[in-house]
Amino acid sequence: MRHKSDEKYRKIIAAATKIFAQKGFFKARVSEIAKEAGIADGTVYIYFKHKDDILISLFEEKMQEVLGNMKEQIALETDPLKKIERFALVHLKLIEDHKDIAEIIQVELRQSSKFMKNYNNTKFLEYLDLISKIIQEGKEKGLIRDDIIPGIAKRAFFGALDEMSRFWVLSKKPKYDIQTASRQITNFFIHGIRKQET
Amino acid sequence: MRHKSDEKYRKIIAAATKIFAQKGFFKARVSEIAKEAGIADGTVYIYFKHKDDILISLFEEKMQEVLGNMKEQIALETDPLKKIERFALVHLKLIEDHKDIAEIIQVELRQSSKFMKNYNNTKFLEYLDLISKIIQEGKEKGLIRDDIIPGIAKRAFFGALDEMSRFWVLSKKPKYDIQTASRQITNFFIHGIRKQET
DNA sequence: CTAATAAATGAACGAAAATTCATGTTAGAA
DNA sequence: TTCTAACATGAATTTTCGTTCATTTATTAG
Repeated sequence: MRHKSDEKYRKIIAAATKIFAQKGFFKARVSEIAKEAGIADGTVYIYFKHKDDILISLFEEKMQEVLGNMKEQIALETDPLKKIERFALVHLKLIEDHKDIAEIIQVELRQSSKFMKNYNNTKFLEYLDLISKIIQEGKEKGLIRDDIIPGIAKRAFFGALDEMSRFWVLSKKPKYDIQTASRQITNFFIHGIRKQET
Repeated sequence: MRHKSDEKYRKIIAAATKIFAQKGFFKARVSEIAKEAGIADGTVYIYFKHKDDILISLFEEKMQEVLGNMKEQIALETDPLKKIERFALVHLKLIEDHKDIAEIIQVELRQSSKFMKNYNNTKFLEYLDLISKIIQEGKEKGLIRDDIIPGIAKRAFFGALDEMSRFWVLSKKPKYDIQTASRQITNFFIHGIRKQET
């Protein structure tokens, strides 16, 4: 490429993130995204095949980032129970720092199955599997009860965090801070799955 | 009303439930709903002001039903911990028996804030509060730890159940049955919040 | 049976957006 | 400097529905 720099591509993704978060995919207008990105409507179609393509790319990019970040953070801990604790904290922190990403993940995660029949959300599944791997590890080390099913536990844990963030995304003045929420959720999740009770 | 029977209204709601669940609100066509209901396009507008109105009415009706049913079921138990257990079971059973309702709640719950600025989802909040009331009751009876915050716990618990049902709604061949999922989730939730550990 | 009213119809309308494309602009090669 | 391919533009085109409304059909009262 001579130009067709990454720059415009990035700008469009950034603009779309903002607009999608603000109005949701269907109510977002391509022209509005273009305007936000400071380019002409037609330019969008040089970088993306169609509107859907913007969302898919955006989602892919963000999840990549989130996933990579989470992996790094988890690797800092050795104790599986500590890893779980950190997962919660990092996840909720992400939500707090990037409400726009959170909103898109929240909504689009639920919709993707409907408007993109054959979009297999690999990245998200990988994210979820970080949790089940930790649980598996904990079981092997004898820290987590044998009867805990990782496939269910990962969903329960993620679901708890996700519902909490939905609440944040929707309310302007969050009632609870991350630390508190994160601690509570981790706390009863860990109490619920671990072997020895205090 | 002379005629303008409830019948057509019901038919439209039923049709919309099916179509919305299938394609999501935005991709659903009014003409398609009409066709599914076996009536003319225009007839829809005799019973509903506009497309949004169909969704809101539908949501309201379904939540009413779900809420009423849940209240009844919970009332059958006296022990707060048992109530929690039953909540999980009833909720997941509902999802299993009415996938279409589940799909609509799943998606629309997340979207409502975006496409209906001033639609206060009272019914849903009431549903959530059933959980926090149980937790409160448990705390008063000394069954649940004092440091548990009902406002967070209710979301964590609901989130866990909700994420589990999302999984069901999306996958054709559920890996786990309700009983198992319900038991697991309840189990580590209860372990996580109660006072005396076994 | 007839009129009067209500309900239902579906073709047609029009507004809203997604996408296209003829034209203009730019950046680098020669 | 000139040439040209890649890029960018945004007005025009096309498509896609939600919604309307003139007309037809059904219902009930007198």
